[in-house]
Amino acid sequence: MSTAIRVPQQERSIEKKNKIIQAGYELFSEVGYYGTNTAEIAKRAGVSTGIVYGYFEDKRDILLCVLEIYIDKVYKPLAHIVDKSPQPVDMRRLALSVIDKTIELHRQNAKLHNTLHSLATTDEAVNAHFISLENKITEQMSKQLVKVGISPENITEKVHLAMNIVQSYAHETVFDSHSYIDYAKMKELVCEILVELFR
Amino acid sequence: MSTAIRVPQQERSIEKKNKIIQAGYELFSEVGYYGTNTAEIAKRAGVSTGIVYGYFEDKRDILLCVLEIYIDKVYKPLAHIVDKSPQPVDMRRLALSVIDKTIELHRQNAKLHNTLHSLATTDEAVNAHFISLENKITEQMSKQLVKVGISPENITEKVHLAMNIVQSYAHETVFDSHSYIDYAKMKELVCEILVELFR
Amino acid sequence: MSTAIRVPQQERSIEKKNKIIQAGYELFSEVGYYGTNTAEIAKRAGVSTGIVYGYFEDKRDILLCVLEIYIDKVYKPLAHIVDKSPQPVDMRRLALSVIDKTIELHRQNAKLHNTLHSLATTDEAVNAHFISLENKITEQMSKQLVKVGISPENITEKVHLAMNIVQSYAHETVFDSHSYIDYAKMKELVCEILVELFR
Amino acid sequence: MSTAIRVPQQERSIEKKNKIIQAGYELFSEVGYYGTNTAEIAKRAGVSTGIVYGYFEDKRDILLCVLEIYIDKVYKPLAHIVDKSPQPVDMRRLALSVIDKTIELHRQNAKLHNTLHSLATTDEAVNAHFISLENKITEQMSKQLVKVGISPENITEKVHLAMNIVQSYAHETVFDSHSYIDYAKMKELVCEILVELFR
DNA sequence: AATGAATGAGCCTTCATTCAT
DNA sequence: AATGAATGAAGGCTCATTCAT
Repeated sequence: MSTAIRVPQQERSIEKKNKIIQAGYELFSEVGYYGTNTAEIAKRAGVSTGIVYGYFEDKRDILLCVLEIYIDKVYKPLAHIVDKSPQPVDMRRLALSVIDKTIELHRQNAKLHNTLHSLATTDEAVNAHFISLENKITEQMSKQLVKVGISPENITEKVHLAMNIVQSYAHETVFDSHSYIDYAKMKELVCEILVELFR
Repeated sequence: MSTAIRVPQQERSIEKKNKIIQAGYELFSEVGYYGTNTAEIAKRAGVSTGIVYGYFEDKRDILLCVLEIYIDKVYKPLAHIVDKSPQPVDMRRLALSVIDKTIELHRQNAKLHNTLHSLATTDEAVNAHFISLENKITEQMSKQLVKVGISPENITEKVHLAMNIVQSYAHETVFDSHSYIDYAKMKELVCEILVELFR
Repeated sequence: MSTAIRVPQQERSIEKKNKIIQAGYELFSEVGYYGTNTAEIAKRAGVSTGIVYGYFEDKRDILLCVLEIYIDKVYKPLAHIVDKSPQPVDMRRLALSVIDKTIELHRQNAKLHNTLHSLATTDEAVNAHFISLENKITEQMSKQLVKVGISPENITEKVHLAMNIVQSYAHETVFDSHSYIDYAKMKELVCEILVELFR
Repeated sequence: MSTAIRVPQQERSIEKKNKIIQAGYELFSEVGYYGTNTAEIAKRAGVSTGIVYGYFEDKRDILLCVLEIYIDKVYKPLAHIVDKSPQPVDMRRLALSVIDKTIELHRQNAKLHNTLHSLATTDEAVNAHFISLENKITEQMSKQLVKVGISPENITEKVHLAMNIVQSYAHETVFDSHSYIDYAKMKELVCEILVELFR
C-alpha cells in the first residue's frame, strides 16, 4: 500500500533528509505544526514536494525526527555543562550555568517546545518518543552528578525535578513576562532551591 | 458587514452559550484545538452549526472562552485552599493539599492545558488572555499567604515559582510517567522545596 | 407550504413594508444584491429579521419591489421634464434638461442600476418586471412628445433609442471616467444627435 | 504563507489554465458570478477543485481572466472590421457591419457582459481592468478611422459614444425585446446617427 | 403581527498525500 | 531518485429562511 520509505544510505540522500528535518525544525518553531504545510517545508529544504514522502511516511514523521534533534539541541548542552563540572562540584555555579543555558536554549526553541508538548498530548507516539529520549538524558545527568560528588539518593528524581523547575523558570522568563515579577530575584530563588535540593 | 455577536441576556441563551463552551472544552481536551471542528462542537452542544457563530466570532473565540473557564476551573480551587488555610499556616500541610489538588485538576485538564499553552505561543491574544488571568490569581494567592503569616518579601516571585514547580510536578505525574521515577519521593521533594521557599 | 404574504392594508403595515423596501434600496445601491443580507435590510428598516418574510416572499421579492421604485425614481422625473416642455418644444433645451437630469439620477443610482440589470440577465422574472415597467414610461414619453409637436413617425423607437443613448452617456460620465474623454464635448455630441433624431 | 500561483509555461499547464478560464467563462455567462461555484468550474474544466487554486488566486481572479478574454472576444472583431474598412470609408456600410457584428457578439456574451459590468460597480479592480482595456480599443479604433479619412476632431469622443450607442442597441435587440419596438427601424435610426456623427 | 434565535445547506479555500513523467 | 502538478476530502464560516414564543 504505502511506498517503502527509503533509508538513505548515500551521502547526498542523507544530506537531503537532514535538510528537510532542518526546514521542519525551523518552520515548526516559527509558526507551529499546524501553521506549517509540507509544501513549505519542501520549499525551504530546497526539494520537491513529492520527495518528502520518499524520506518520511507523513508530516508527523517529520515531526518525530524534529523532536529527536530538538532533544539533542536542548539537552545536550546541558549535559555538557554538567559533564564538564569539576569535582567537587560548586553547585551554585553549576545551577547558574544550567539556568542561563536553559534560558538561552528556550529563547531559541520555546515555540517548538510548546508545539511538541502539545502534540505529545494528542499523539501517543510523539509522547513515547519524547519520554524515551528524555529518559536518556536524565539518566546521563544523574550519573554525572553522582560522579562529581552528589549523593546518589533519589538522584533521578532530583534531576528530573530540577530540570522541570529550571525549565518552568526559563519559560516564565522568555515567554510570560509578567510585569510584576522580578525575574532576577526569581532566578536567585531557583538557584537556592537547586543548591538545597542537591545538598 | 460582519454579523453582530449576540450577547445573550436571557437564561436560555446563556445556557446555550455555555453548552457550546462546554462542548468546546471537552473536545479541545480530547483531541486538541486542531483536531476539533466547529460542526463537532455544535453537535456535541446540541445546536446547529450556524448558531455557534451567533454566540462566537469564530472558532478561536470559543477557545478564548474555554480558556477563561479553564483558568477558573484550575486556579480557583487552589486559591480556595490557600484562602481557607488557618493562621498560622502549616506550610507542609498546605503544600501537600495544593499538590494533591493540582494533580487532580491536572488529571482532568492536562490535555487542554497543553493545547492552550501551545496556542499561546502562536496567538498573541490567547497569550495575553492567559497571562492576565494568571496574574490575578497570583496576586490573590500572594495576598492571602501574607495574611496568614508568610513573609511578604518577594512573595509574588515565590508564589509564581511555587505554582510553576507544583504544576511541573503534576504534569510529570499525570503525563510523562517515566518508569524509573519514584513519584511519591518526588512529591516529598517538592513539598520540602515549598516549605523551604516560604520559610 | 409558504405562509401567505400579508398584503398590508393598515397604515402601520404599509409604512413598515415601505421601510423595508427603502432599506433594500439603499443597501442594494451601496453594496449590491449579493453584498446585502436580509438581516442587514431588517436592521436598517428597524424591523426584525423574521417579519421581512411576513411582507415579502423572499429576498428576491424585495428586489422586485426595489426595482419598481427604482423605475419610478429614475424615469418619472424624466417624464416630468418631457411633460412640462412647452409647445412647440425646444428640442435642444429639452435634450439638455433630460441629459442633466439623467446624470444626476445616475449619480445616485448607478450601482443599483447595474445590480438590477445584471440580475435581469439571470432572473427571468426580474427581467420581465424591468421590461414591462420600462414599456410604460416609453409609451408615456412618446405620447407627450407627439403632443408637443414631434412627428409620430417611429416615435417609440426614437424615444427608446434616445433614452438608451442618454443613459449610456450618463453612465460614462458618472462611472467610467476615461481620462482621455472630453465629457463636455461628448455631451454636446449627444445633444446634437437627439436634436437630429427628433427633427 | 499563501501558496504561490503557478505561472504555467508548459503547454499542458497553459491548456489546463485555459480550460478553467473557459469553464468560468461559460458558467459566469450562464448563471452569473454568484450563481457559479468553484467546484462547478473545476468540474466543467475537467480538473479537481484544488488545482483551480494552483492556477488562480481565488474565484475573483478567474473572473479577471475571464474579463480579459471577454474583452478580446467582443472588441477585437470590431476593431478588425474597422481596420479592414477601405479608404475612403463608406460609413453607412461600416456602421451596418459594426452593428451586425455587435449584435452577434452580444447574443453570445450579453449575460456575461452584464455580470461583468455589475461586478465592476462593486469591485474596483474589476472596474480598473475593464476601463483600461476599453481604453486601448477606443484608441485603436480612433486611429484607424482617422487613417481612413474621418476627421480627427473629437474622434475619441465620437468613437466612444458610437460604441455605446451600438451596444445599447445591441442589448435592446438581444435582450429586452420590447414587443412594440420595430428593431429593424431602430437599426436604421442607429445607422443614420452614426453616419451623421462621423460626417 | 412581531421577534430574533435557530437551522443547515452550501461555499470558498487549504493541504496532506499521490501520481504521471 | 526526483519533480511538481493534481487530487479531493475536510474545514471554517455565511446567510436565506423558518419557528418557537
